[in-house]
Parts: sequence; C-alpha cells; structure tokens
Amino acid sequence: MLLSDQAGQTAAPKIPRPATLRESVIEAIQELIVSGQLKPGQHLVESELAELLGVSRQPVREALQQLSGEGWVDLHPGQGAFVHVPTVEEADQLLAVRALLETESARLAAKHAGEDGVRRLRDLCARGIAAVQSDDVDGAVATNSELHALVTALSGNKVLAELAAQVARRVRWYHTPVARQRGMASWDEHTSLIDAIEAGDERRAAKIMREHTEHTRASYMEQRENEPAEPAPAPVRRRRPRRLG
Amino acid sequence: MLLSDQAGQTAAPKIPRPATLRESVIEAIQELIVSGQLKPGQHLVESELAELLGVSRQPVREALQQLSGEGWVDLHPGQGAFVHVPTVEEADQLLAVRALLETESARLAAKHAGEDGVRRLRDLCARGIAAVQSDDVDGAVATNSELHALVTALSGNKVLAELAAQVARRVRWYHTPVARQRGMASWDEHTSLIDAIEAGDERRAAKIMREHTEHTRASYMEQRENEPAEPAPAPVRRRRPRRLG
DNA sequence: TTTTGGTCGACTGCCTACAGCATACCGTTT
DNA sequence: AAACGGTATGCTGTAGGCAGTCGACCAAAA
Repeated sequence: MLLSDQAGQTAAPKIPRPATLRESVIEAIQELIVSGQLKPGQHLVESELAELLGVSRQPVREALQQLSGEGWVDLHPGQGAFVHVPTVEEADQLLAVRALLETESARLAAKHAGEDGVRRLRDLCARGIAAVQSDDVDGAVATNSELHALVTALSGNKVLAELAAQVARRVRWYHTPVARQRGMASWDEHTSLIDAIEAGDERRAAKIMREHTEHTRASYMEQRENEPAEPAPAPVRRRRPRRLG
Repeated sequence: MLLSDQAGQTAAPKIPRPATLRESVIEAIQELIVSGQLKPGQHLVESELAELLGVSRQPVREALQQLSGEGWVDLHPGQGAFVHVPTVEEADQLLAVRALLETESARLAAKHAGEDGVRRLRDLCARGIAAVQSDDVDGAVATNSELHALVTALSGNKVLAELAAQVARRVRWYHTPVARQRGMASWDEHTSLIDAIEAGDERRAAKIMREHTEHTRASYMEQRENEPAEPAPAPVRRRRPRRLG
C-alpha cells in the first residue's frame, strides 16, 4: 500500500514542526498583550522585544507586521509599532461582525454537517461543560473557541471559516475577562445550537447563534459599564524620552 | 488660529508619504499577480523579485508575508512563497462571504447614512455610468470598488468596512475579467440601492445588495462554465529544477 | 525496474551592520 | 515668557551576509 493512499483518511500526524522563530515570536507577543504585560498604547521597540525574547530584530519585525494585520498592534511608518488601544466602540463593532459571520456559519453548518461533525460538536461541548464545572476558566474559554471554530468549519465555506477565526482571535482579547460571568448559561446555548444543527434546522441554528453572540456582547457591554475605570486616558507616549544627561 | 483647530474639519491633506518600500512592493506584486505576469502556483523567489523591483530581499520578504495574510500567496515554511491557486470552489465561497458582508453593510448604511453620504454615492454612481458608456472597463471596475467601499464606510462599522474591503480586494482578482459582460445592468442596480439607502429602507437595501452580489456571482460562475480551459492542472513546481550541468 | 542512500545546488531563515529620519532637548532670539 | 532654530540621539527602514535545510539529481543495491 502506498502511503499516499491513506493520506487524508486519518488526522495527519502533524509532526510538531519546530515552528519558525517568527511564529513563536507572534505567539509570545500576543501572550504578552493579553496578559497585560504590554499595555495598550505602549510603544513596542523592536530591539527591546528582540532582547527580551532572545532573538534578533528581524523575526520581531515580521511578527509585528503580522500582528498589525490582525489588529493587535498599530504600525506607524517611520515611527514604530504600538499596542492597539481597544475602544468600547470597536469592541461593539467587532462583536457585531462576529455575530454576523457566526450566524451564517451556524446556518450553513445546519445545512451541511453530517453525523461525524455533530459527534465532534457534542464531544467538545462535554469538555467545555466539564471545564466550567471544575472552575477551569482558561480551559472553558479555549474549548469555547474550539467549538465555534468547528461550527465555522462545518459550514463548508473555508473562506468564511478563516475570516471568522481571525475575528474570533481578536474577540478573545476582550472576551477572556468576561468568560467567568457568562459561565454555564453559555454552554446550555451551545447544546441547543448543536441540537438544531443535528436536526438540520437552518433557521433555528441561525437564530440560536445570533442570540448566543448577542448575549456575549451584552455581557461584555454590561461589564464595561461596571468598570469604566479606564486607568489612564492613554498617555500614548510616542517615543521614549531621552535619558536625562 | 492654532493648526490643531482645523484638524479633522477638512479632509486631511494626506501628504503623499513616500510610502515605505514594503508597501510599494506589496502593490507591485499584487499588480504582477492580477496582470498575470506571475502565474498561479508559481514559486516566488525572493532574490529574483528583489532584483526585478530593484530593492533588497527584506522588503520583499515582508511584502510576501503580508500578501500571504490576505490570501494572495501561500507561504510554505522553509520552502518559500507561491502564488495562490484560485479554485472555482474558493471563488464561489469568497463571493458568498462578500454577499454576506455587503448585504449587512447596505442594511446599516440605510440606517445611518445622511444626506452627505447619499450625495457622494450618487456622484460615484454617475462616474461609473459615464465610464461604462465610454467603454472604460478599468475605470468602471475601479469606480465600482469605490462605490462598494463607500457603502461599507457608511455602515458606520469600521471593522465591517475593513473586512469587506479585504474581501473585495481578493474578489477583484476574479472579478475584473467578468466586468465587461455585466456592463450597464450593474449600475442600474446601484441606482436602486442608493434610492433605498436614501429612503432609509433597511430591508430593501439589504435585498437589493444581496441580489446584486448574487448576480455578480452568477455571472462569474457562468463565465467559468463557458471557458473551463484551465490552461494547465497546476504543475505546481515547488522548487526550480537544477540547471542541467 | 523499483527502492535506497548520498551529494550538490539553491533558497529560505536569521543575524549583523549602516544610513536616514523623527523626536526630544537646549540655547538663543523676539 | 513664548517661539524659533540647532544639535544630539534613539529608532526605524534597508542592505548584505552566513548557516541550515529542503529538493533535485544520480548512483548503487535489491
């Protein structure tokens, strides 16, 4: 039997490629941003990040450019990279777009998903519920992303899935802190969503997904109301001041 | 009067920044791709592009990475960049996503657009019709893009507009050749779309936009039917063969 | 003939180095 | 006191260079 005969049948082994430095740097910087070590508006000096991460400037530059494309940092030509300052308005718009993309994904998933897809959905849902019950917030958030990603994948539209994934990554930045308060309710909605997909009921799947994303959005806006404690009105320091001499 | 007083009142001067080399290279490569000088599946060798464009490898590298993020080229780690091979299936999916995004944009535009916005729409529409009547295909396509971009901008959702723009750029790659056959009909639809937006009729605006984009899609698929003359089933040459020696 | 091992060439990924620009600082002028 | 011009410096944008790696090709073995 030729090896190519079984290609695509089972999940590819996906040997853990020693990913390029650039990709590692991207993930590292994202982590620094979501964890708050890099604050919104902060000037990201290439050489400093390079030293911090133990690499040279080149991979850092490339990472910053990619991150700029995904909305994590803003690139000012000739001036450098700055951590994107997320506004409430933008979060609202982002969540609206996510709602749009995921609603359509759910509709298409209900149309195209087969038994196998539904089984994987149920599996993920169970994992998510387990995570919530054991107070594993990070795990719950991760599983939530996986589930939404799977729904978009089941839509059968790869372009749509890719776009939704991109938007979802950005949403996650805002989303993580509110995940705790949504808690279990979110997973009940997931369950009924999967029911609708299994039944092939496009309208119901779309409706549930729209309401689901709207709930998340409302939850976010509500949390924002409660803590309008913007630490600082963004003292966007564009350049490091010279050391006094 | 301080200079800052008039900031934002008139359109910013937008001094024609001698844009970074990277951006120039991006546009140059996009042009090479849409014009067909770089064929789908072709291996893009950094040093060759660098010499061709008269710059060093670095800006080329960065340009290729950004283009990969937008779906123009595929990046295979350790192997290089290849011009993306567009499939019919993908074009269909892309057009479907565009329909989704633009339909929502139209709906929101009807909700939020003011007099000024409508005036600018009518202006663009007139320019487009003039272009068609004088057989200026390139001008018509460009104006078409501008008009759609303005509709998304009038939606008031910047994230949505940005995403729609990204999708539209990719669509344009496929779209240009079919523009001729759509011709005038397209602009009649634009006119009724603007009427609906002016009237603030969300449902009608959305409906017209959906039908409009569906027409474009149907037109594309039809053209594809007539010329399934895929020159070659993508002899995806992954590496340049060694010079015989 | 098909498979296996080895060599060569080419290209990518990364690092280092340099030139130009933009900002901050500071003395001078109005 | 405020505005202006000169100067120093940190940082970006770009170039060039080196090592590692992947594929093509070829020869030998099964």
